[in-house]
Amino acid sequence: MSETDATINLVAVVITIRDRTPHVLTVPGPDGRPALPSGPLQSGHRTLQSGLRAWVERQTRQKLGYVEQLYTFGDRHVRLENTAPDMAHRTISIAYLALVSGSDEVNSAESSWRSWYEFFPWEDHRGGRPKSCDRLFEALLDWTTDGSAAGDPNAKERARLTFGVGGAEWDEEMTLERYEMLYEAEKVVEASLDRDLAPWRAQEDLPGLPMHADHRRVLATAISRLRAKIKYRPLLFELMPPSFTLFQLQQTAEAISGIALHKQNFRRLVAQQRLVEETGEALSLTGGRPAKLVRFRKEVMLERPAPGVRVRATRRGGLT
Amino acid sequence: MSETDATINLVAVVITIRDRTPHVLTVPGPDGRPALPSGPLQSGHRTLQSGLRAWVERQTRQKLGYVEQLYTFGDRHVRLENTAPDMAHRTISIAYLALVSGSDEVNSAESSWRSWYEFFPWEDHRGGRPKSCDRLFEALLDWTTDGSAAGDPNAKERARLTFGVGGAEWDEEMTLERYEMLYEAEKVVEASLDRDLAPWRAQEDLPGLPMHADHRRVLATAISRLRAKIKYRPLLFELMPPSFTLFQLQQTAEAISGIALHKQNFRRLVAQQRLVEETGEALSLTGGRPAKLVRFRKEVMLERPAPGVRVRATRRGGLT
DNA sequence: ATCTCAATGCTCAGATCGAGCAAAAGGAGG
DNA sequence: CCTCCTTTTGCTCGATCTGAGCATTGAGAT
Repeated sequence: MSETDATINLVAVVITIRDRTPHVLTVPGPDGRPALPSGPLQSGHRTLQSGLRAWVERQTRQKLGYVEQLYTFGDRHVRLENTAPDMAHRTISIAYLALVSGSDEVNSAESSWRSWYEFFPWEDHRGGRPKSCDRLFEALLDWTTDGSAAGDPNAKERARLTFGVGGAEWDEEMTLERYEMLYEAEKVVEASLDRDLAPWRAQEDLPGLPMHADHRRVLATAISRLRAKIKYRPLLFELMPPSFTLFQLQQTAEAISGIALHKQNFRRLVAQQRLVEETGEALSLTGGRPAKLVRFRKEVMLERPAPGVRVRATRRGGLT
Repeated sequence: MSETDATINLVAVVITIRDRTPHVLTVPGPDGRPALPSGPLQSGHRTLQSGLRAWVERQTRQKLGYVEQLYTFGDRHVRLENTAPDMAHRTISIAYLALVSGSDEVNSAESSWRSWYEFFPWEDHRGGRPKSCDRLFEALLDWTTDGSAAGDPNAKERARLTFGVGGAEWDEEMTLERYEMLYEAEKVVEASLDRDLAPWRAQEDLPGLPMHADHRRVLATAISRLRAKIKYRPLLFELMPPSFTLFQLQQTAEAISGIALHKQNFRRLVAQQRLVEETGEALSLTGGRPAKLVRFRKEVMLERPAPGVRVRATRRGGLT
């Protein structure tokens, strides 16, 4: 029972928008599963953030723009049971969220951008609630009666609330809670892996690609944070090119939130918050009336304490 | 430039309510300034949280209830400039926020509860904007013209926004931003200490007690988080006894937020959110009509996705 | 019985929000 | 040049929420 030093592992969730879909930067993990860029803190790193930037650039050649700290994970999930506790070497992972807009460039063999909905198909409700979401919820209900949660009388209620079933509304911000509940119920591949130490069985018909170690949990943390934060901070603009149309902005908001938005209300929102200003140019790509190009009004940061896009899902699937 | 291990320091911001004022648990720091309970992660600690709980209990005999992670601080602020960078030993501090309700018990010579407004007098706006707030803002304005921020044309605007002066509204959640701006402007004692390595000069007529190392920044982080989070999570009840009156709940909300609330609207809020239920008893202490006792309705956690007390300041000082 | 004080109940106007109708402005096809 | 199609943009309406203040209730004190 003595003081021990630990290795600091810096982990990056780097997000960009491609094809109206959020993508996360991944590298090949040691076991074949995709991993997040990461590396240990080194003595040459001036700060935690600069260490993170160095690792991401080295592993993916991607330069980072906006960066914020997400969460620090202990090594609770690393199983070293046959090691004497005093001998166990500790690793602490500090996870960061980064946003980049000009991602279209490189995509080496080493690293690749992947839609975050590959890992969380049940989180994409833009075209209505996906089937995988209902299937997962059903599996979860079985677990609340037969599984390890059979003793908990509230388990069923909690599942309904987190998945927005039966009266409860879908809350897009609860990505992390949903993942953790699925993990507990062993409805994600990583859970059985961590328990059994068994080799990765890709089948299981469980939806969503697994990731290396606890990286899918880290990604879920990032999604939750991002979905919550765009509502009161102008983070969306970190993902946009210098000038864009309001509809492109809306599509970015929808991509991140995973829900469909009401077009007219969306523009009313950004208009009355004065988040953008017109560039004077217009863009006619879509075969309809040309859209005015706008850019982010940086001055809002000096005017409103909490500028953001307070998205709310449309009742109907956002068809109009 | 090689991988280096680091010492993990666990820091606790433990909050309770006493005398309608938030108090933070402190221990004497090495330099006489109050410090937050803290200690290094040890090999016997199963998780980060359990390590934290162990240290707080050992140093203050206070058992912790609700605990959540706040932020992880690098050692950027530790000055080791005459040390070769490769030799510098790193310390990473992981800060936690903890809430306790039954604090009235122990208060050894070692540790003591202190009002958090001793450290942040300018943050208490319950009785109107305090003079120290205006004084600080004036000092900040000087800095934006004469000081190191003279080059930044937005510095004045940012100061106005963060301190709620001139059109801008006071945003009680911006405690951390305010502290960081004051630190940058060297309007808090710690800033000059960190720069000059000079002994602590208690005078300076700068408002607010300094704390050990960067602990006042950590406390500011906790206040910001808490003030934001009570609006969408039922954290207030972690600070309340099992049964209480609505007015006591309001006073707790006011103590945390540092703003006065409109009484009737406050009860409408908690009523229509169904956050509490009546116990059947009543309490007549105040010389007026006896107040009904209520308790937290734990079931709300299973009904609403984000139950909380969305406080907003009254225009007038909350006199009625 | 009356007074005082705090708890509780209620109303009202303004702001915000979800939803949908309708006009405007280009391109494509005749 | 006119018409149709498509998407942008403007606007309205009702429901809900919010800030603020007035009024009533219920207990102890005078």
